[in-house]
Amino acid sequence: MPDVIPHRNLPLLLLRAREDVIARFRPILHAHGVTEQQWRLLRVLAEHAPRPLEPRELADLCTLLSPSLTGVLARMDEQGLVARRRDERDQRRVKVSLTAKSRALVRKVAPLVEREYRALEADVGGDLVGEAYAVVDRLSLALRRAPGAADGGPAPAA
Amino acid sequence: MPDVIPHRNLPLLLLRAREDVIARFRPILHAHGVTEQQWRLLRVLAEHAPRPLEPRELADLCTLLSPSLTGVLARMDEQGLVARRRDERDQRRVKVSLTAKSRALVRKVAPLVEREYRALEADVGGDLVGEAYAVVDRLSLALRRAPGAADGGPAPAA
DNA sequence: ATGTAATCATTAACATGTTAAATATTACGC
DNA sequence: GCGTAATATTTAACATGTTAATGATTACAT
Repeated sequence: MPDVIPHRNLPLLLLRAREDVIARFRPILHAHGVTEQQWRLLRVLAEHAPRPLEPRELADLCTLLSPSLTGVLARMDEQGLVARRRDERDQRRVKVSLTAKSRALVRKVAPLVEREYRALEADVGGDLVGEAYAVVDRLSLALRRAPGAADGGPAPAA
Repeated sequence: MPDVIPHRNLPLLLLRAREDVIARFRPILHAHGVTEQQWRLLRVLAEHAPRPLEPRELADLCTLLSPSLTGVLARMDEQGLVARRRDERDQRRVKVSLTAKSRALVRKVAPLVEREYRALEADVGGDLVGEAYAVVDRLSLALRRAPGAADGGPAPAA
């Protein structure tokens, strides 16, 4: 039964584009023993350093659900890639920060990622990349303001 | 250490946009007991019916790795949502097709998805959605033709 | 001060993502 | 025809995604 659904599958197309992009960076991360999610965290932590971030903030900034984050941070903690300590004033909260080891890792990997990124731009054209930024920004913004949308987090309506 | 990475995180932005879009459809699928991946498969199978598809084709069309597909299909098979049978001529291959049950499910859910899709377009503007299609299409196409890219599948270079 | 609601992080249970290796079957060259 | 490479799928092991529920802590109204 063809034609049951007239429109194209937008989530799938976004997923595919993301997969095509990340595929170029995966070998770099893999070669240095970090997963894609771990690199997302390292990158965000580095951008905000020296201020430590809380799991809540990390989840928002990395589009990563809290339960996933718990596991990722635990594994990174074991590997000495992050330091976790509870907030003094509010014992519910946790402060996550980079370590000497992960700072060194970021300094080593970041240039390689940056180089690949420039290669990507050269291959597909900087204009297209710029348009991609603009479109996804507008799309996310519009959806988060839309009536049918949930509050703010990745948590679905119900 | 800010400014370690000059460019924005494109994979993350695509992931976020996808999450914002899928969030509007998740409640519909969830209410009918199907996961997002299951719906992707049902939709693709319905679009190609009555021709059965092989796992390989499904993986490509749904941007879903073979090992994941094996599990998803097994669970759907148990629920009577797909039928699997081995190809006569080539015993390596498998043919996957919809069942009466899943055809009925698609007929019930598709209109709801379609309705939500139109609501989404109304909220964010049809133009923006059209631009999103165009950009991700061009991006995926360019990346798959690029020198640094792998063959065709989601499998990374190495 | 106390009880209750709100907040943050985690745990639990299950589904999927990811890589490497195994399995079974077919295609091909000699 | 036989051995070997190629193909299609699955299994295995581990990491993450997803939803609901739990545990611990703080905020707030009374």
